[in-house]
Amino acid sequence: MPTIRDVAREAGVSISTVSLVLRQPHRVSEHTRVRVEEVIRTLNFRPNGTARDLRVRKSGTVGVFLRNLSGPYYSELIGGIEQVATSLCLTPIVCGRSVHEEQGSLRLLRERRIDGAIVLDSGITLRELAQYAGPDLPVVVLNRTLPDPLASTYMTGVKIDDDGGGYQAGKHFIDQGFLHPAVITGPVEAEASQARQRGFFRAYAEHGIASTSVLVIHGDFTEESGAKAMETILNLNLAIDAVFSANDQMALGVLQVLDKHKMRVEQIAVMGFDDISLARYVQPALTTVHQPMFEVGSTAMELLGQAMQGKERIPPRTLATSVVIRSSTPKKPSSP
Amino acid sequence: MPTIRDVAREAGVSISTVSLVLRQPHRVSEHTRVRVEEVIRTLNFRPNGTARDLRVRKSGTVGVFLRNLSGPYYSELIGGIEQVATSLCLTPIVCGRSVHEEQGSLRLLRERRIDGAIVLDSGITLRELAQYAGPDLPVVVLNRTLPDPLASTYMTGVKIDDDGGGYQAGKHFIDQGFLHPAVITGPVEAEASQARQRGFFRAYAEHGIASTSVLVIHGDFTEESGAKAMETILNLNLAIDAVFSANDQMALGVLQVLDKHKMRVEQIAVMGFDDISLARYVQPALTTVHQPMFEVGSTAMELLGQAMQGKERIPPRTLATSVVIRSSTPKKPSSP
DNA sequence: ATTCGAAATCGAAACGATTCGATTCCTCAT
DNA sequence: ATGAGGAATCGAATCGTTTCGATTTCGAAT
Repeated sequence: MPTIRDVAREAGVSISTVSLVLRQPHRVSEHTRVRVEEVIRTLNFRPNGTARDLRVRKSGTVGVFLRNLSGPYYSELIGGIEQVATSLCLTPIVCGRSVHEEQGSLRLLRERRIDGAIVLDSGITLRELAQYAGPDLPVVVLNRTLPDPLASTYMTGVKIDDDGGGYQAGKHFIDQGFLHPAVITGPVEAEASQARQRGFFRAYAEHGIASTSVLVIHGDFTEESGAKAMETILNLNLAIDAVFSANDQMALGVLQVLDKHKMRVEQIAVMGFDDISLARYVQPALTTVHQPMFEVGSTAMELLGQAMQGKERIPPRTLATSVVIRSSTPKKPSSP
Repeated sequence: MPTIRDVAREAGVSISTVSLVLRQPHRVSEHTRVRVEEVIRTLNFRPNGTARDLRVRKSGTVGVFLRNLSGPYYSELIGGIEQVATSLCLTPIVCGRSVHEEQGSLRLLRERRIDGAIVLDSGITLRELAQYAGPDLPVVVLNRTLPDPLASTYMTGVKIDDDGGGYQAGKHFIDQGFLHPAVITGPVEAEASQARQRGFFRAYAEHGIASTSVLVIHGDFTEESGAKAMETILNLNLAIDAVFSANDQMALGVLQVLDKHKMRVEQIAVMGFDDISLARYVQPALTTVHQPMFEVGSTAMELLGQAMQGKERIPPRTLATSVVIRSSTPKKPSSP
């Protein structure tokens, strides 16, 4: 593979001239420029990006770290990131999380092969991120609450308003006339689902219904766990008229169990959270709380861009959710 | 940000010793090793990956180039790639395609910031790829037919057997008793859908039914185009009993139109191609030809790994598909 | 003590670009 | 012809590692 040196020799000019042709063509005379360009073409020379990165101390690349690439709404998120990144002349690269911590993709972050990072992976501790973040490598954390001391100079966050979303869900239930809900929440350690649940209860509290009278079951965000939770609920034989699930996948499990027991959403309504693409397609279509993932992505990239320009202590952002009403929460005939 | 030089000075050893501590700890005495490690920790020194890449002439990174990250089956593909990559101590990074050709993610490929590439994007010409591929940067192309001269020394491919899949689809239709099919195919320039259609017709030809008697309509792979094609077909008022769509998304459009016209798959059966995750969820669940995307990914990564070890002229692979029978192709009551 | 060999450490040369400041080359006005 | 001044080109330092070969150190064997 030819180097800039080969080009220089072949064209009978110095290395610096070749570099100038590449980066600041106006600074070199027409004559030598075409000559050098010709040699570049015949040798099929392409500058070595790594060498350039080393010299100029940046790569024009930002890393997007996801827990796994298979998440249902990542494509939207990435779309938002890409749109802004393009306008900033930055190339986003997406990394999943490989098992080996040492040899994993975090290497790119640790060894500063990238100029910035957007992290959506609850498996990476904020402490670790804070260690990697710096003036030349700011980090934006997604969907997590940054404790104030850790909202460090070079780190900020974007998240959706989980509590508000839960509140909207509760409101919607109440509007539709469901006064005896049950809740399927996520694992205890998942702060997002806790917040969703909290907001949900707040809506009911405002309506004079205490959270103590509402059944809560923990799932683990999977479809199966949602189904299992629903079976449990049905077995208890309580007089409930609706189920709020802390995410859509569990809600899908709920719908399946309902179907299996020949029950309809007119008896027990179902609502999810996230608005994954499937939600629109299942039968009955799932009412859910929409997460504006595209906007999360674009906002994150905007903040990252600012940080890369040198801005420090950027305050975290919280984005509003909205309820998407479909057919799984039909209005209850008003009681007489 | 401290460099290896700072560490050396602080620890009172030479640069080379620090490097040894990092890369070949056994080569340095216990005493200085702990000393150096201590300094590394207190300074929070992390070696600069870019410098290392430049020196050792590789990055331990392979690029995965996708048309857009939102494709329905990419997560499986990437899963397969990641699994093998991990076992090879390689980090896959996923790149979408940004609009600016020059400043886009292909930069990583062109400027050799990666050690290998897997490309699934029909928008990149084979000619261009062939230009970038080389002994230090082999390329595996997905889902494309490599013309023999271009199946270059450093380039190979993995694809699924589109023709075979089409044939399986045709076979299945015939088995179920559908002797009057219509076909919705992709754009003329999409070789994959052409092959699918060809295989489909081959099955019917073997059964004595000529392709000339079968209606073919072109779509553009989108749901809407599938719906539109189906409307057209219905308007023609032909005596058809099944529709084969060259991909699942168009088939979903077909199902919607069927539903809209209060028609059932018992009247006109529907079959897709790809087995996107939605296929299982729609009502009625879509019979389709399954693409083993995980296997495509793992195979691609295996071939890439071999190429990176120096193996040349690796023959392309073709992977078999299989029919997933769901409810959109119910068996026809046998005619008397 | 001396010597030998292995172990530990070090110096310096890469890797392939960019860029600053210096030098050379022109052109034109005097 | 000469000098000034700008344009074009060049040399050399630098980015932060790795690694080869050379040198030093050290303990054990003589």
